[in-house]
Amino acid sequence: MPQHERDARLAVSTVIFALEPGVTPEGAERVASDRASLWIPLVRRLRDPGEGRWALPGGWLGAGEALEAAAARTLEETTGVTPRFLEQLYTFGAPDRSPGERVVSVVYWALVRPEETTGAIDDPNVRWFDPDDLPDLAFDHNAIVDYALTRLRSKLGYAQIAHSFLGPTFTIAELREVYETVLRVHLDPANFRRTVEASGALVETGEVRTGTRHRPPKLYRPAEAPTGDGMFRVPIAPHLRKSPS
Amino acid sequence: MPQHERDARLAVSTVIFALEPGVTPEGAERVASDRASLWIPLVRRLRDPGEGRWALPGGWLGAGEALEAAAARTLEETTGVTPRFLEQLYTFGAPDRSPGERVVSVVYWALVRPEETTGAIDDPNVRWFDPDDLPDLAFDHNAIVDYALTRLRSKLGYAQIAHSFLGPTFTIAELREVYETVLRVHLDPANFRRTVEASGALVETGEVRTGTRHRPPKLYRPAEAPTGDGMFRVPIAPHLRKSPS
DNA sequence: ACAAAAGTGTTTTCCTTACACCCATGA
DNA sequence: TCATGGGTGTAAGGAAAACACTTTTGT
Repeated sequence: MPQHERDARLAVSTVIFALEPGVTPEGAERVASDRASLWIPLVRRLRDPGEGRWALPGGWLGAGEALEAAAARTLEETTGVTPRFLEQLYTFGAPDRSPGERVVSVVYWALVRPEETTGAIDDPNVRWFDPDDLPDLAFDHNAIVDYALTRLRSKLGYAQIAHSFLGPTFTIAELREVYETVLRVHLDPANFRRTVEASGALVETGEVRTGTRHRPPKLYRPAEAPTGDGMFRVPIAPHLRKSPS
Repeated sequence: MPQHERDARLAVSTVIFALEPGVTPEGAERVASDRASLWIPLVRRLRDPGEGRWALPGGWLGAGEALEAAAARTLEETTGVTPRFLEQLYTFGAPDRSPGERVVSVVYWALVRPEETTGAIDDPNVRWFDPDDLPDLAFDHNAIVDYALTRLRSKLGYAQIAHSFLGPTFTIAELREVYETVLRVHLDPANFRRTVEASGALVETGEVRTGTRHRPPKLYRPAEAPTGDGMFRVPIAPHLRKSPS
């Protein structure tokens, strides 16, 4: 039986996903495009292991602090982001994942909408990256982002989380754009509308969005999730059962 | 910003699921039935917090020990069980979940077949329970088992894990019994066969099981999982998309 | 021969998909 | 009035469910 004097130190990190609607965030690595795209903010490490490398925002677990609270706190401190969706992703604890001291990281993932990211955006030590095209990150953070991305794309198919990328009300076309951007697929607008309407995930607000140069689309808001909190499979958009190309 | 001198101690626990084919295990709480049923082994706490209560098998994380290795080790030490399926479930870290010292538990879940449980079965401090009918367990372990049970029932629907309850080769009826027992549903044998055959999850061995008092059924073995390791949704048994009654 | 479960065939029903078409607004 | 995306209608294709039926063994 192995000894267990001083097991490991507990850290909390978060993978933040944001959707920029056709604009490239400030300080980004890629050139701008007119299509919406997924971005994640990373922070530059200023200290000891992996100094100068980009890493997930995070920090040490405070004494008496809940795990999710620690994720929310370190998130706010390092990036200024306040997520509307924050969920535990996985706990990474390979013995050699951090040089020197042993660190076990409870990793969370978050979905935010662009308005929530107005905080430390112009901090030179915070930069937004395309999650499908990352540099070499500190520790095992490349693998963590890959895993989070897989989970995001998978969970989008059976849980009502897409609206976390959007404001309190949104059009069905905006919701569809979330799916199309994250999953990198094209969805039939007519069928998407019917599927999502039939799912009961949306409620009509009775208002419409004006200012477009075409017919004003209806505005919806997410329905309160009655049964379970994302643990049962409730197909939302069957379209994406096709493997992401 | 909260302080973080001595954050928390790291423990690893495991929820073990076993399927008893129509027999009640030794030292069980319920009376025997002729139907197969789900069982989980719990250990009696001999020390300080929650002494005398039943709890999940587990222990402290060893220095330099991988998380999954710690789960496998503590499992073997406390119950003698060697699982063929072992996967991280969730990390529980509410500040008050353990009286006295703060403990963060990385919880794993395991699927075993009955033959693998021959170990410490007759230890009076190890007892098998019906996961749907548990006594008051130590710490937050009731909630943990509930969560694991939900995950088991959910994951059975989209990942090839059911065969972990069975031996290296098995009949389609045996596989169906796994689904029926865990999900508490009845499945049409004809349709189940076709669905599972079409999924590519099974490979014919060419042999049959003899000794039954009817037509000898073909034996199958699980196909090697080529794409992904359970992270993408691959519908195996559409039947169970119905909510478990 | 009979019981019992394995395994196959076939019809019905429902959901997904594809795509034609109409609607409402700004320019 | 035209371009554009919002929104509706509908028929074709395919998969799941229900269930009748045939096969193969042990007793």
